[in-house]
Amino acid sequence: MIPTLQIYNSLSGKKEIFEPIHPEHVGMYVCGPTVYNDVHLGNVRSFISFDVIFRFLKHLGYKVRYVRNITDVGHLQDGGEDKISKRAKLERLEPMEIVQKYTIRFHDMMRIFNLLPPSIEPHATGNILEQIEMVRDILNNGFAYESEGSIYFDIQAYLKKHPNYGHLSGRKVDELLAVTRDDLKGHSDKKHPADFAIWMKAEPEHIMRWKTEWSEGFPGWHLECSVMSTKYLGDTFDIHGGGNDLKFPHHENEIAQNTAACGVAPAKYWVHTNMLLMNGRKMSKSEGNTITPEELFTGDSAHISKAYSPMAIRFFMLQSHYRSTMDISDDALLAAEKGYHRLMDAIKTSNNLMHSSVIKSGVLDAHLIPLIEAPMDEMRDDFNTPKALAALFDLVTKINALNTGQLDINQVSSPVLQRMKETLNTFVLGIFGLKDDRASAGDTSTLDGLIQLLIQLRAQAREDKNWALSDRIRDALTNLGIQLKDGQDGTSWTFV
RNA sequence: GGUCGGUUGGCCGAGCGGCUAGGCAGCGGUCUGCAAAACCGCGUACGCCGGUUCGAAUCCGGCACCGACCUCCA
Repeated sequence: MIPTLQIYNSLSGKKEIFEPIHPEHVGMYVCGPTVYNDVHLGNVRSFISFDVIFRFLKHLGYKVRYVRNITDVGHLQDGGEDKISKRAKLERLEPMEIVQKYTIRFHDMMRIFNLLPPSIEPHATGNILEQIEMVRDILNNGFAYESEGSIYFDIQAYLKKHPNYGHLSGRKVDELLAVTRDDLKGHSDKKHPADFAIWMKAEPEHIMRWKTEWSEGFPGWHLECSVMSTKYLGDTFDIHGGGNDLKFPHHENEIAQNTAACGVAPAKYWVHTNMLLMNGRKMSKSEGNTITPEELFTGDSAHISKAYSPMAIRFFMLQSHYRSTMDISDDALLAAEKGYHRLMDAIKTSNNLMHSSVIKSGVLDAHLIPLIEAPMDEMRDDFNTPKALAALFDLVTKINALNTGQLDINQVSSPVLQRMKETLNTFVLGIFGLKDDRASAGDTSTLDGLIQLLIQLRAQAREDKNWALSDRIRDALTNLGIQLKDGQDGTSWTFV
């Protein structure tokens, strides 16, 4: 029996009990990157949020098919130019070289932040035939028209049958028209300003083009997600995700396209992540208020005082809820980094906690069991990572107290001790996808041997009250980023 | 301009009618050769003005500021 889960559905504007279309299976589609440039840090936050959702759904016992696309054609910008074509000209490369370059860099970044790969990662250019089919379906059903070789979605025709267009983004078409009215100039071949292209006739110089009965051209951006989601997940599937800036027009138009083509809306639950700010303001290249993942890793930016590891950044992001805006700053990262280290140290500590013999019951059990169950309950409430994290830190305090003997480990039963360890490991490593990245350089076992030797030499010096030597060893190690911790039963060490 | 969301202590960030969020920083203590770590304890909050309520950070109204979307964006 899979535990219940509540998900905030953008479609209804409230939390709903999650009921998958096919019991024990979940189909999830998330809009992936347009590979014309490096991933934006805000993009990373969004993908991390969905990575945690993916991991948690699997942890609950669902069989999850997670589809995240690569947009490698059709994403237009102001003036109707294809982003990838434009970048190709700029870098003097073929469009597909641009696609390859930035797809690889995107994958590298996902790996660095320890994201699981999606189950399927389709490319828009790999699904052109299906997109052409969907254009035909929409045309045949009377919700699109041809104009000068391009095919436009006919909002007015659609509205007559489906007056709920705009529901997801809370928009009324009348309002849309008021704004888009003066935007007519660039697209005089449209019947109506709110109409959008599902097939674009290619300009002669446009290299990415496919032959159809209407023109040589390429598919519209909204169309590819409509096609790839339903091709791999079925006409209706469970969860559709993306950044909340995609609600309109992208997701709204996806719903319209799928409904126009096959009569049903694609997704049951729509999940939208919120934006990442920096120093309280939106990240903006033009205002110099921006930072890239690479700059965070190297510390090479005026906005930060030092380098931060990918896992410290991932931890930082999990401290806020995915539906809230999050403000990144040096102070906030500094604090997050320390909290992250404390958490990782506690995992190591917990794994070393042992009973000398099996203990059947303990007086601390009743106090500890609610702490063990809390992270699960918080995650089941719309993936509340900050509250789950807070619950895990309650557990960390207990683990540390047991370790130093301030709480008596013999007052905890063996099964409860085991559950404490499992909870910490499962949530931090398995669901939050964190790992200890401090020991990444070199062979840890050799290093540990060396440090143990120094610890022994220092212990001898301390016994001889040779404080000068013992402090020299400790300070030298500190300078190398290795911290010694003198406890009651000997000295241990961690990376700082 | 229109639509929607936000404003929580030194910083980040949960909570969203009565119940300690958490992390980091600060203060006091225990431990220690000293320090660090760890543990225990402490403090400083809910943008402003009204209203509803026995009770409001949480609900309602107004104002101010910030942000998102409306155009490419996660």
